[in-house]
Amino acid sequence: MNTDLSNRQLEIINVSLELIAEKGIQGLTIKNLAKKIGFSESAIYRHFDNKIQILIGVLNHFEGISEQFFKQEMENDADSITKIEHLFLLYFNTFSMHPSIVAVIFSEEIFRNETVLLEKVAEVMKGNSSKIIEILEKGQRKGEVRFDIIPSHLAIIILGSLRMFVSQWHLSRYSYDISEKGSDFIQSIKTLIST
Amino acid sequence: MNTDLSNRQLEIINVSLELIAEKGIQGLTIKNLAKKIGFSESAIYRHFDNKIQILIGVLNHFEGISEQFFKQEMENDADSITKIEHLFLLYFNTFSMHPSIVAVIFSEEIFRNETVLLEKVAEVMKGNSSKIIEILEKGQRKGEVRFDIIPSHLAIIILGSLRMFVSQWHLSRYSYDISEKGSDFIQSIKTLIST
DNA sequence: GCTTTGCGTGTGAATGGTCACTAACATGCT
DNA sequence: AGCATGTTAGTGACCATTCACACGCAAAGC
Repeated sequence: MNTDLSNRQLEIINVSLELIAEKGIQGLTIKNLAKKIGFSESAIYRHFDNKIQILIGVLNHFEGISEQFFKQEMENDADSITKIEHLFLLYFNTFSMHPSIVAVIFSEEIFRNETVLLEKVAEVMKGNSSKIIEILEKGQRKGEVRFDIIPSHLAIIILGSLRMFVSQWHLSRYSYDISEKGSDFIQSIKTLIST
Repeated sequence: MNTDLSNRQLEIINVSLELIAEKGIQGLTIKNLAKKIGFSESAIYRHFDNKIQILIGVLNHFEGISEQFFKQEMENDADSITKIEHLFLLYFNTFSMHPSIVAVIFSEEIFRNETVLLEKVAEVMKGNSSKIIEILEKGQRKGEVRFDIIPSHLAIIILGSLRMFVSQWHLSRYSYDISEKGSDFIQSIKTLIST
């Protein structure tokens, strides 16, 4: 796909992330971008064909974080339950440090008429989902994860719970520390999926 | 709150729902609204102060559906697990018949800088959540719902799973019948929360 | 009973704002 | 000489909202 980004491209993506964190997806405009970089607006177009390509860059960035996590996590020999716990911890940390990611990954509605972006989001979600399923299947084989619910359903439940937890945090206007309150919640999830 | 809407106001809200269903929240513009009703744009402003009031109307509409459901469901004497099942069924039906609702209720990100709307969404979510908690608590007392996870966590898990399930359906571009595929999923949720 | 007044509801045209994007031109490095 | 990268000044599209004006109906005044 689109590998090797130039420094300028990376800068644009980083500033995009900052902008989204500050003002939400709607705040990501070429004008704001240019202002924040200290650029003219037209200069952006020397580095990206259009705004959609920038958003794809942002999504690739998030995809990268996920992939790196799963790669690292699949290799170690922690049990499945612990891996899922790590996943929650990673997301809580990532989200509280880069709230922009929440905005991008959870806003299918905004991308509604941008097929390319919708597909990219779907792809990222599917990637995450299949990795989780893999972890769960292995966990079932080792007798750590309950057998009576198929992994694909468990994955929906896990991802959905995670997202809802973050959503509530968002709706509360970030009024509490998500990592702290999250650790209780993780215990419940563990109880739920364990044998 | 804002009770008694005029016929015209109701018409505007209904057409808004249709528009959102067709083109997403972004498709809900005064221009489209006026065109679809057969109105001039300025006529809209005879019935609503501004666009935000229309969206609040839409959210109230959804709130009404939920309230009505819970009212009816709390009164009958089905067990808690069945009530939760009914909730899923209701949502699957509502969503497949009025996809607009999904768009509105799940798009906190779009309302990001509209405090009033964010609060309204938060309110609706909180209402649903507390009703579910109520059902679960009763279920625990009657020994139908597992005791080892607190109801507030179970509610997050239930609402989150529901939402994620719908999200995936959305991302798949409504490529399957959500009610049909949903009934399997409901079984898993029941297994998960039962004693 | 007729006129007048005013209100509810509609209209077309315009306003000022934002948006993504482009064209023509400039500069400096290789 | 040519390419990468920047600039200024637009373009046209769309947006929510407002303004001055028009029509018809219903109550109030005579």
